[in-house]
Formats: sequence, C-alpha cells, structure tokens
Amino acid sequence: MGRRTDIDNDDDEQQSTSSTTSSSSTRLAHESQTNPNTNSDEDKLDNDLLIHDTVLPHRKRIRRDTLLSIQQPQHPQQQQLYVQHQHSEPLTRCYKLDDEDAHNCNNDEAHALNSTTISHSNQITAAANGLLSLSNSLLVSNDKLNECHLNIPIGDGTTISTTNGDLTSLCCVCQDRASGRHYGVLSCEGCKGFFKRSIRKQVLYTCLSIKDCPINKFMRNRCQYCRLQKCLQVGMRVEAVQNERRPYTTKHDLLASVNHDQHLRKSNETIMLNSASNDIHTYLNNNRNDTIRIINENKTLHSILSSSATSRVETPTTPVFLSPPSSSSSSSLSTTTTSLHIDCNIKTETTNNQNAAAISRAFDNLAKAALQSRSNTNNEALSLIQQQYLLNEKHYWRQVDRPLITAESSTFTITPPSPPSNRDTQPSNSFICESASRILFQSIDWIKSNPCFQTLDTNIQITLIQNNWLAMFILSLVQCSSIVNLTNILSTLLTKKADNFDSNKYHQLRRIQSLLYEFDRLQVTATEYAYLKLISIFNPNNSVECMRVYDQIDAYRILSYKELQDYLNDRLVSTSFDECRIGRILLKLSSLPEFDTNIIEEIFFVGLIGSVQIHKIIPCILKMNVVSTSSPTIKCEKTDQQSLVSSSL
Amino acid sequence: MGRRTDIDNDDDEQQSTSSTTSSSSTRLAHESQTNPNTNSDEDKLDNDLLIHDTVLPHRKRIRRDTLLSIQQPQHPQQQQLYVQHQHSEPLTRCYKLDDEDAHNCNNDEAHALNSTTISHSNQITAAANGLLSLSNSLLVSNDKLNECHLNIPIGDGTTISTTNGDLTSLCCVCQDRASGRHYGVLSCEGCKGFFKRSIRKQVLYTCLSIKDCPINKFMRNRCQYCRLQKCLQVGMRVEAVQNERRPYTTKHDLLASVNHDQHLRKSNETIMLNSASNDIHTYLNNNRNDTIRIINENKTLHSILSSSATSRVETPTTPVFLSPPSSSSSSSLSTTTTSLHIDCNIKTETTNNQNAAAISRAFDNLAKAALQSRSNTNNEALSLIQQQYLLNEKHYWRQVDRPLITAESSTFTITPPSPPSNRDTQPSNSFICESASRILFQSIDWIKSNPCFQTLDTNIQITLIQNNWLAMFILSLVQCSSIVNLTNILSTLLTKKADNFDSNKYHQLRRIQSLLYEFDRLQVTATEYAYLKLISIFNPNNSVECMRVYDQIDAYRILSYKELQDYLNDRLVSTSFDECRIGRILLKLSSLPEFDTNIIEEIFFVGLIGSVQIHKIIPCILKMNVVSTSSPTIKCEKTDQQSLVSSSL
DNA sequence: CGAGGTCAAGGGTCAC
DNA sequence: GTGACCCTTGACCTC
Ligand SMILES: [Zn+2]
Ligand SMILES: [Zn+2]
Ligand SMILES: [Zn+2]
Ligand SMILES: [Zn+2]
Repeated sequence: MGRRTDIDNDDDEQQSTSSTTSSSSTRLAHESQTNPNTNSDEDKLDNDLLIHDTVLPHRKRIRRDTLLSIQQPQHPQQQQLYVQHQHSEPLTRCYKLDDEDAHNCNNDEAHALNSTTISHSNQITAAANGLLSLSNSLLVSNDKLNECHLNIPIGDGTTISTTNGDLTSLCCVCQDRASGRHYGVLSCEGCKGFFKRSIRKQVLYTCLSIKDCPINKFMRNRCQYCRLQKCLQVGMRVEAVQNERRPYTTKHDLLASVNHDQHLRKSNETIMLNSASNDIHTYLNNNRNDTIRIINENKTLHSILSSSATSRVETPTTPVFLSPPSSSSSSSLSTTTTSLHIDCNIKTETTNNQNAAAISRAFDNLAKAALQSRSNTNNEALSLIQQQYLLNEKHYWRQVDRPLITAESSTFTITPPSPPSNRDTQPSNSFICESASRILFQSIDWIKSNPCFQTLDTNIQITLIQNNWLAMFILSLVQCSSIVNLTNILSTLLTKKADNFDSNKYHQLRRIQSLLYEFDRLQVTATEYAYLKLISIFNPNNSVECMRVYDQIDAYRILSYKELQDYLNDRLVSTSFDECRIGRILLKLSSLPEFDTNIIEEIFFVGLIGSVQIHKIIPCILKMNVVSTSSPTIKCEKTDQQSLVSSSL
Repeated sequence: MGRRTDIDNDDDEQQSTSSTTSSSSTRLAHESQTNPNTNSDEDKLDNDLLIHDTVLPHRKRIRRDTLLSIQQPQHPQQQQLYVQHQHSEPLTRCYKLDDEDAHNCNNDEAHALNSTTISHSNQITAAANGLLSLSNSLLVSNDKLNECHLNIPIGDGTTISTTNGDLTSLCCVCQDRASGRHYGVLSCEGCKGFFKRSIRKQVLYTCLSIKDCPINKFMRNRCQYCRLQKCLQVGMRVEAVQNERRPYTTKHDLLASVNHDQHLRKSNETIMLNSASNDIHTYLNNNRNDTIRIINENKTLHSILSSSATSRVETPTTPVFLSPPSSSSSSSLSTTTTSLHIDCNIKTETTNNQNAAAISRAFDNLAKAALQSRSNTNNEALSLIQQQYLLNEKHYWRQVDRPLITAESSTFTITPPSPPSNRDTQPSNSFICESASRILFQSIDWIKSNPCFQTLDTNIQITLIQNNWLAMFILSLVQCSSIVNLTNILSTLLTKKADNFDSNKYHQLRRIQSLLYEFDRLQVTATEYAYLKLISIFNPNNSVECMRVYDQIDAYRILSYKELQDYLNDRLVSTSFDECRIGRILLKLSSLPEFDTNIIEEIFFVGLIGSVQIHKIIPCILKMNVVSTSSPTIKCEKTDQQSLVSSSL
C-alpha cells in the first residue's frame, strides 16, 4: 500500500493486502507533511545508497561522492538536492542539476543521453533529435535554474511540488505522465503495456509512413512500428518482459480455460499469421534498414535510403527483403505478396543472373550500412541493431511448436535391406545402395514431417533439402552406422576404390570414416542427431530462393541450436559435465560441407537410382505422401517410393 | 513535492549532521567499497532470471564460490566436504538426513520424492524410474561419500552448516538460490514471500492446467496453485506464518509505544497461531495432510529412503567420474575423499566459476535430466568413454598457455595498399590483390605467432595452414572489410565477373558478401574473430599428417571454443543477453568449407602472385622471419615476403 | 537465523 | 489493441 502513495493517493484503497487501515492513513499523512516513518524511509535511503543502489533505479545514482560534493548547508538547497538526486539519472549528477522543474526532463534527458551514449549519439531520428535538443536546452536552463534556486525559495509553487513529487515524470516515449519506471525507462502505463504486448506477442509492425512518425501522447497510437521503435530507442529492455503467468502450453492449446483468453489468443494468432505469411520480409527489411538508419547519422541515413531506393527502382527484381514497400497496409499487403510470389517463381525458373546482381547490390548496401554502424559504435554495446535482430528472431520462434524435437521425432531408424549386414561378410553393392537410399528417404521423410520445417513454403522446403540433403544424409548415415554396419561398408568401399584409385572418392570415404569415429566417440544421441540435422537443413545460405526467407531460416537454425543447447544443459550429468559438448558437436557440422555431392552420389546412389542427381528427385520425393517416420512399414513404402522415383525419371 | 521535501529534509539533516546513527556511516563506508561501479544495466539483471545470481554485485549474501575460495586455506577438510556437497548434493541427500551438513539436501530429496508421490501426472513412473536409475548408477559413490561424512569429524559444525545453508542451498520449491530456511524449508525469498502471502490471504488458487505444472525458477509464477502445492509438499508449515505485524515504527516515536506494541503483538500472535491452524480452507488442509505425513513421519521417510538404499546396493555400477583414484592428497582423508578431491580438482581446474555454475545448474536439473535420459540407459558407458576423452583433452590443455587469445593477440589489422580505398572509386585489380595478399600474410603471421600453435611441430603447422588457410583468410578478409573497403571490392568484382559470367566465381563472391553481411550484423569482435581463426586452423581433419596429432589438434580446437564460450559469457551484457551468440558465430564457420580454394585464389591472388597455389607457398611463408603482427612496417615486410615468394617460384 | 515488512516494477484485467 | 487500474512478486530490509 505504501507503494501506492508514490503514484496516486487514491490508489491506496485498492489494496487488498489491507494491513491496518491506520497504516495507510498514517502513510498518507506522512507523505504530505512529516512522516511517522521517517526513520524507515531514511534507512531505506541509506540502504539504497549502499547496497541496492543499482536495484532501485530512481535512486541508483546517489553515490557517496556525489552526495558529499553537493551537500550544502542551506536547508532549502538540500531539499532541492535531494529531490534532484532522487529523481535524476546518471548524467544528471555530472551537471549538478538542482532544479526540480527540470528534474523530470532530467530523467528524459538522461534516458535519451544514455541511449545515445550506447549507440554513440547516432540514433538521431527526428524524435530523438527533438529530445536531444530539448535536453540541450535544458542543460542551459539548468544552470539558470540552479541560480534561481539560490534566489528563489522553492516551496512556493504548487505546480512545482506536484510536478516534482510524482507528476512531473513524463514518459520518455510519449511524454505522457509516467507512472514509474517500466522496463528500465520512465514511461506511462500505455507505453508500458504496449511494449509488453509487443514483445510478448512478437507482433511485427509496419510503418505506413517513413518510420519517423512522431510519438507523443496524442499520436502514439497512430503507428505501432514507430512507437515500438521509440520504446527501444529510449532503452526499454526486451529482456525485462517476463513470461506470461500462465501454465505452460506447448502451443496454443489449453487456452480454453478462459474465454477471454481464447478470444485474445485468437486475434493474436490471426495477426501473426498475416504478418508471418505475407509481410515478414517487408517488415524485416524495413526493420533492418530502419535499424541502420537509426544508428547511423542522418547523412548516412539519407544515402542509404536513397541508394536502396535507387536500386529498387532500377531492378524490379530486387529481393523482397530489401525493398522497402512502406506503403503496405493490410489491404495492400496481398497485392505485394502476390507479386512477390510471382517474382519468386519467375526467379526460380529463369536465369537468376539479374536477381543475383540485385542481391549482391543489396548485400552491398547492407554491408555498407552495417559497417558504418559498426565503426560508429566503438564500444561493444550492440544495443539497437542487436535487439531488433533478436526480436525478429523471436518472432519466428513463436511461430513454431516447441520443442522442435520431441521424444518421438528424435527417433530415427531404418530397416536394413533384406540380406542383413553381417560383420564378417562384405556387403554387396546393392546392399550398400539400398541402405543408403533408405537412409536418404527416411531422412527426407523425417524432415518433411517436422512441424517447424512444415511452416515453410513448399518450394522453400524443396530448396532447403536440395541444398542440404547431403549433410543430412551423412548425419543419418553415421547415425544408422550400427544398423547397416557402416564400418564394414566403408572398408569394403575403400578396398574397392583402392583398386582404381580415385583420390576424391577415397578422401570422401575417409572423411565419413573419420566422422563415424568422432560421432561414435562422442556418443551422439538421437536427439542430438536430430538437432544437427535440423541445423544442417535450416541453412539459409546458398540459394537465391531462400533469400526472402533468409531470416526465418536463420531463426529456425538458431532455434535448433538453442534447443540443442538446452538439451545438453539438462544432460550435463550424462555427459560428464562436458560444457564444451555443444561445441564439439557443432564443429563436426563444419566439416559436412566438405563432402561433394557428386562423389557421394556416385558412391552410394548410382547403383540403385542410376546417375540421377539427387537434388533433381527431391521435389518428387517431397510430393509423395508423408509416411509415418516410425512405422515399421517404412521399408515397403520406401521401396515404393524408390521405384516410383526411378520410374518417373 | 511536499512529501518529498519532508523526506529530504529529514534525510539531509541526518546527512549533514554527519550521520548521527552509526549505522548510516557504516553503510556509507560499505557502499563506497562494495559498490564502486554498479551501473543501471546490472540493476535490471536482478529481475532477469537467467543472470540473476552471477551478475549482481550488490547482494549481501556471499556467493558460494566466494566462500569456498575463502575457506579453502583454513579448512581443507571442510572444503573437501563442501566441495563434495556442492557437487553431489542430490545424491548425498539420501543418507544424511539428520546430518546438519546435508540438511539442504534433505530438503531436496523430500521435494523430489514428494513430487513423485503426489503428482498425478503420467510422468510419475518415468520420473521415478529415471531418478531411481540415476541414483542407482551413482550409488557406490554415495556410500563412499557417506563414509566420508562419518569418518571426518566436523568440529566446526556451525561453520559448515552456515556454509551449506548459504552456499550450496537451493530452494526446495523452485531450485532458485535459497536465502535460508523459511517456514521450515530451505527456500528462496520468492517462495517465502509467496507462501506467506498465500497463507495470510487464504486465497484459493486455481490451476489452469492439470495441477502438475512444473515449478522452477523460471516457471514458478506460471501457476500459483501448483506453486503453493509444491510449497506444502516440500513441507512449508502453515502454522509458521504469523499474523501481520504493524508496520515498523520510526525510531523517534517508538519509545512511548514500545511496550504497548509488544504486548499487543504478542497476544495477536497467539491468537493468530490458533486461527491459522484452524482456518485454512479445505485445499490447504488436504495438502497439509500430505505434507505432514511426509515431513513429520520419519517412518515413512525412512522406509522410502531405505528402499532406495536397497536398490542402490544391488547395482554395482560405478560412475566414472568418481572412479579415478590417485595418491595425492592429505593422508588424513579417506581414500574416497581423496579420489573425490581429485575429481573435484579436475572439474574445477580451469574456471571455478564456470564449472561451479554449470555443476549447480546440472544438479538443479537433476530430476529433469533423469527424466529426459529416455533410452539412454547406457549412460555409464558414455561416461567412461567421455571421461577418458576429457582427461586426454585436458592433458593437452595443460600444455599451452592460457588464454589462447590475449588483448594484444586479438588485434588484427593491416595497412591497406597505397591508393587508399575510396568509397566512391572502384578499386583497381592490383589494389584488390595487394589487399588480399596482405591479409593472407598477416593472417599467417598471426597464427604463426600464436603460442598454442607454436607448440605443434613445424610440419604440422604447415599442414594445418595448408589445409585451412582459406577459412582463416576469409575470416580475416571479412574482419578487415572496413580497412580495404571490402564492400566496394566485392561489388567491383561482381560487376566484372558478371561480364563473363562465371557461376562459380559469382557464387563464391556472393558467399563472401553474405558472410560479410552476417558478420557485420553480428558485430563480431576482434577477439571473436581471433578465436574463430584458431578454431578454423585447429581442424584435425583432412590430412593424413595430422592424424597422429589428431587428438591434440582437436583438443586445441575445443579449447579455443571453450575460451570463446567463456569470453562470450563474460560479455553477455554487451550482447543483449544473447545466449545463442556462440552458436550463431560458430555456425558461420560451417559455411567456410564451402569456399573453393582454386576459385578464391583466382579471384584474389592471381593478379599478384600468379597462378600459384597458395598451399604450395605456405612453407616458404612459414619459414620466413616472424614479424610483429602489429608492426606498422608490416606492409614493407609483406611486400618483401611477397616478392621473395614470387621470385622463389 | 528466521519471523516480520516494504515497495519498485513485474504481472493481469477489461471497459473502451 | 489500448491503458487506467489493480494485483503480485521478490530483493532487501528490520526486529
Ligand atoms: Zn508513453
Ligand atoms: Zn511510423
Ligand atoms: Zn523458491
Ligand atoms: Zn498448475
């Protein structure tokens, strides 16, 4: 209840914690005149000064030296000093702002300066400019006010006192009356709630203008994008937003508990769906550009914007994620998206030379911008660019069911071909090819049935598998080494190859051998294999088609990594407290690109499906019916698939 | 302002009278030394569950590592015990229920058993089985540890118990750091407050799920019902919650009313005690029955424990990490203690904090780990192999100076060739080649001067560079992108290549562009680049020559990884608490093998050193004099080297 | 040490 | 979706 007094007196009665009613009134009284709790308050102050100085933001910068330096004999002055100190922020003390009129501005200023300090004064949007100039002017006036203090007794103005007490604090985002510090920033209830909702739901906003919409008490709701941007600019901390206080639900189920909840969730989902399927790239690019723009100076900003605008005009096939179609509203979204899709399809079919050039230019611009932003931030605080990046990532994370790998989906096995491999007999060539094919098909089926993978468009799925099937296949091969007796296979192949020595084949086989040894030694579990495969498949590089969903795929990749990390953290006991295991395992991945598609195809697949390039049959495989990954009938189905594929080629 | 003024007045009076109370002066002094540089960021960590304990500098409680290191010299035996407790807390609990040393473990166990007993989830069996098998696997060590306890007289019981209470204890409800015993159970401040509020207000909570919500540090606020259930399960005593007291009075007005107050409070308490045990609603009573049974009836507890003890004896599996005995320890300790001691040394030899945190985290999640260990029942075998592997690795780690990367060695820069790259002019071909060459030579010089790298034989060094120079070069190239204006170079090259379209070259350049963008976006630091280069170079694969030192190179690679991990852990604040950063960065490495040596050579090196394969000139470069990596004369030396090389070929 | 209390800053709700 | 309003949490403190 005491807390309430800080904000609004009328709030006090709401407290169900009740305590003694006398206490509330007592406290109210003490607030207004001379508190009976003076002692405890003093103590609190002391403690704040000393220990959790850092925890209580609004008092945090009261340091001993500061106190000493500003201690003055005059009482009114001290009063001022106290107020100032209590409310002023880090930078304030440097200026010795003893002004109560300005102390809220001090707060604002402090935040503005803080954030600009972090990003090195370069995040100068129009709004930030306003803040800065405001604070600059306040700096000047602070001195004057300070003088005024000496001359003018402060207690006179009622405005001042009210202002000072609680009401002067203005929201750093919209200049509305602040209700306290929220997420690290003095802010109003509205901005607090808005920020929380934005972060929680990971909704991606779009600015209908040019991302410099003014944010104030009256216009703050005109543009969510710019409002969120402002929130981040003034330093609201994403990580301060906690989880929903609701039982964990794997995804969007179980919300039936509350009707209201369901309603909320439903609308949320539709929003997410919209943004997810239509608008992401657009937003992302806006966002990215925007971030850069914020961090860079105006000059850079203009050049970047103009250059990207130019390139957009020049090349209508510019990858979507770089084109800033800021005019997209919910109604115009569909059109944009449609054209984008068409664009994509065309891209796939025709030569991508032009597109590629555009992409290069895009990267060029991006890198240029990022570079400059980096050189501008000489300290290592990544702040805004990183935060936005992480935000985007989390948005994508929200779209998928967690965990990516469950107990069932982690299992991976095949039924070996009929002549069960024997440790003593040399496997026949057909056995090898048959096994390899089953492993490959099973792998593709496995990834195909992964819910996260399924969130991607079909053509993206195809592209991802086409580009990364080899890594997944190698992983599955090693994983199934005991089933197919891979050791035996490898030595057989190696002796065979040794006859007509093919250096390339030899090295590829040796690499597999080496991998097998390493994975065996690490005793990689099924879950780890599963995550490794996910990471391998969610490779955003190497394909023009994937560019427009680059960030999404990258987010999935990192999410797979993160879940693997969590999984390993939970299994520390089982891994002899090997903190480096994730590194060990991950670094094995880096040798997977060393495998050569053609050679592996020749070694493992020529015998069965002929000299057909695997990536060409990927679409066929994907179009087939999904078969249960754990079904014992996989074998037959696989065989069917294989014959199907073989016949279709 | 009015009330603030009053407060300020009081406060200032106290301050200006130079701290009438001794406590304030003490605090001031304390603050000045304890809190020299807290910043606003850290304050927020407070609320951040993840970082919470480790980062906060201002907490009063002494951390376990601190105390541990302090105690180490004075009480070696205690330290042993303590370490043992720290590392095997949940295992020990089964035995020393009445042991003061183990009282926290006791609670842990109670909690674990209770939850398995009471939870209606179908996971019960799995959980129980997992726990049981886990404890079975660790049984032998438990016995031995138990003996240790019995054998070693603990004269300084208070110290130990204190130590245990403050250091090793986890909240029995949520596994957060406990602040002491509250309502009869070792618990954290949060659970303490929650229990108190719940009992006081006698509110009825409802579970929105099925009353089996997991309660841990991160999810404890998701379901109040389940949290209270857990509190009662672990034995928090409802009757220990007293009635509300009146707010603390000030020092000034208390004298007159002290006696009266105390009298009142006393009577209130007795009344409330009675009502507390009577008034609790049905739910609480039901649960309290459970609680009482489990906590108070020693018979039940003992039977549970003895049953688990029996099964323990049946399984002789010795966990590996406790097995390696050695002869180096104080003779007064039992053998078991000795081996334990050694084990602990191994575990904590590198970074105490890291390992301690990881280990406690591991034990935090013990139950979860056991749950998730699914089909991996052969974890003991894994431990054996792993342990040997890790031991071997650590052997290599000891041979090198740590850290691998220092502040100086992390710096990497080149002097760009004479026509300083301009952002507007196209770089000439010679400029490009010259820049690339300098970057390559500088990189080789850099790795050559790395102490860890130097521990390898020269021919191994040569082989490593020959096999992995490309990755290192690409990394350096991206790192120096701003110096040589790589963006410009790439766009120039891309336009040039576009004329006579070479798909391969094009894709390689595109990959570089993409990498540049990604690294810039990640704002990779010099230190991170340095470690990435080390990891790239210490690649044990791909060469027969390296096979005989495979493990050593692999150990170096993992060591580089580990130090990078540590580095990033220290920089969590600067990376927006991005826990996945190591993954992000590491996964970039996996695209480096995609670069083709021949193409990169053709793009970047043909112009200057002709069509000579880089790996052939590596030995020449390595044989040259080591030049200072940060010398401004590098350019000349490089040029010399280059001409030397060119002429020698 | 373990009861108590405090209150900034999290959370959620629900008219609008 | 917004935000005024209220409840809850938990680190820090006193007794
Ligand atoms: Zn606001
Ligand atoms: Zn806007
Ligand atoms: Zn707790
Ligand atoms: Zn629940």
